[in-house]
Amino acid sequence: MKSPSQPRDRGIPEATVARLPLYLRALHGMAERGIATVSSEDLAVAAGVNSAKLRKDLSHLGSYGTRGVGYDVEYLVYQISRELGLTQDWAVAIVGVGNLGRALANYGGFVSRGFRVAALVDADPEVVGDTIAGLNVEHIDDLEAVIKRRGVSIVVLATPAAAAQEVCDRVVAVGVTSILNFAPVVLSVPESVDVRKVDLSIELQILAFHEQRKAGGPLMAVDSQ
Amino acid sequence: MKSPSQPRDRGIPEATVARLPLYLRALHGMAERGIATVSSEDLAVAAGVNSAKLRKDLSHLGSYGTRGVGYDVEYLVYQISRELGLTQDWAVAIVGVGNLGRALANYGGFVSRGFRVAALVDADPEVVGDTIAGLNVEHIDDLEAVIKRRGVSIVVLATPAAAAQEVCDRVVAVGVTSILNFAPVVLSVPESVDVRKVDLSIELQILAFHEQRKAGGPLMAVDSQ
DNA sequence: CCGACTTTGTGCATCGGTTCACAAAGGGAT
DNA sequence: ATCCCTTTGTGAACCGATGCACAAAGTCGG
Ligand SMILES: NC(=O)c1ccc[n+]([C@@H]2O[C@H](COP(=O)([O-])OP(=O)(O)OC[C@H]3O[C@@H](n4cnc5c(N)ncnc54)[C@H](O)[C@@H]3O)[C@@H](O)[C@H]2O)c1
Ligand SMILES: NC(=O)c1ccc[n+]([C@@H]2O[C@H](COP(=O)([O-])OP(=O)(O)OC[C@H]3O[C@@H](n4cnc5c(N)ncnc54)[C@H](O)[C@@H]3O)[C@@H](O)[C@H]2O)c1
Repeated sequence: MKSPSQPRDRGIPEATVARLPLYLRALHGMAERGIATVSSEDLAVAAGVNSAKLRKDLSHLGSYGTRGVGYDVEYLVYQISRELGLTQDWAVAIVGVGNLGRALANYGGFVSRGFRVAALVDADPEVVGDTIAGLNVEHIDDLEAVIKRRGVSIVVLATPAAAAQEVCDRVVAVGVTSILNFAPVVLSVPESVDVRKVDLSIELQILAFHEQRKAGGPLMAVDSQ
Repeated sequence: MKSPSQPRDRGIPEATVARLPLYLRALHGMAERGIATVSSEDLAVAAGVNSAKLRKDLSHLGSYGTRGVGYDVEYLVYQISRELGLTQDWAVAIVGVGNLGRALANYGGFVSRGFRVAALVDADPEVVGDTIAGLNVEHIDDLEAVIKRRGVSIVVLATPAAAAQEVCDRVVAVGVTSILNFAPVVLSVPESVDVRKVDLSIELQILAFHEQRKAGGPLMAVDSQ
């Protein structure tokens, strides 16, 4: 038995990283349905991408397929999970337990992929001390202590926009380097910190742009002027 | 007075469209603070992008700046808003009024940008009939009627994954061509329909990938092998 | 009215990502 | 053991996006 190909390149393209979770989701579904082996073509359809792209993406992790056959589902799940760092558990803290923070805290979909909501933090005395999704809401004054105590490495920011930068600065100061930001502000962080943002309002605006094009289309009269 | 430059090109790059809302947000902040004029450099910093990129983006809309001075804040707000189709009101329906749907319904940030939550729809008899954020939750059986009656043109999907494709098919069948999907599934739609997806789990997985790299870093021992 | 200064708008080189298309690899049938 | 069929892995062309760097345009002080 020859040695299986090593993870070939430590530099995986960002676009590929963003798609790996998609493949993983599709593969999990297949594993559940008892599918043992899958071709790049079938997996690509399930994940909603082009099959050449899928193969190139996977080739960045190593050579895990068998020509003429396809990919072993279980094995590929493992390889992608390992690459994404999902073989370990990640402790996540949610700061800002309002409408959105609550929804996130109650969401079961995170746990299933190796993420554990380990702490909820808020500034409002009305909210602090409440139990949400089995967790005690802690006070923002204890932010640093909570993060250290619970081993939090990823922080989700769901505070109002005005508070986001300050909270961000504080978590960065205690060593957090991964932040998921829901507040509609541009966070300023050191280069070493990763911030991903989710802005629903922006998504809607992009949809509106295209919707307008479709409606107004090739030759709609202008409204004014 | 010479005629102002026309919107130069009807084909605006997708990457540019995705950034226009960012500029708009920054500009609104400036307008509120009474700033009348802004340079590409300052606006770029506020929006978190490179100033050359900003100028190129804006140049796709037309030539709205003044050399040596910058851009008129109010005027630029108007031009970007018009380009994005925010001068009109968009009626949005939220289907699936659970944890997430409720958070979205209660969120004030949409209305402020020309989006109006015009309908809430759910399948659960416990939820149907409730009033959330001043809106009556309607039954999924009436989905088509509600969409037509309220003039909904954008649908937000916040149902469980299993129900998303079916709801999607139904709204597409009544003519909706813009969908914002929160369910972790790849929706299958005709080419003419725009689907944007928000998947928090994917965002966390991307963060985890980078976090692992930082931690494991240049030379961490492998766990197995 | 002029000249120095500021800032835009864009040509161009570059880069990362996508897609095509095919040689090489492997499995299974005979 | 050989051949045929399927499917991977990837070289290379292509495409859109980025960012540099600067000429053109316009302002403002004198
Ligand atoms: N709810 C949505 O659907 C939605 C959609 C898009 C964006 N957002 C953004 O997400 C963020 C949260 O939205 P929301 O609707 O949950 O708002 P919310 O007002 O319901 O909740 C905000 C919570 O943050 C807490 N908070 C305020 N200052 C804090 C601080 N300094 N430290 C810790 N906690 C603090 C408040 O006590 C409150 O519980 C906002 O920035 C909002 O713009 C929300
Ligand atoms: N809550 C989160 O933070 C979060 C995060 C990421 C993704 N998501 C995704 O968003 C979706 C909603 O999440 P949630 O936490 O609000 O779930 P939820 O179970 O709280 O809410 C789902 C709602 O959809 C309704 N529903 C079910 N079938 C329906 C149908 N056929 N038509 C109309 N309504 C129907 C249910 O009655 C329920 O009210 C899920 O797909 C979930 O995976 C949620």
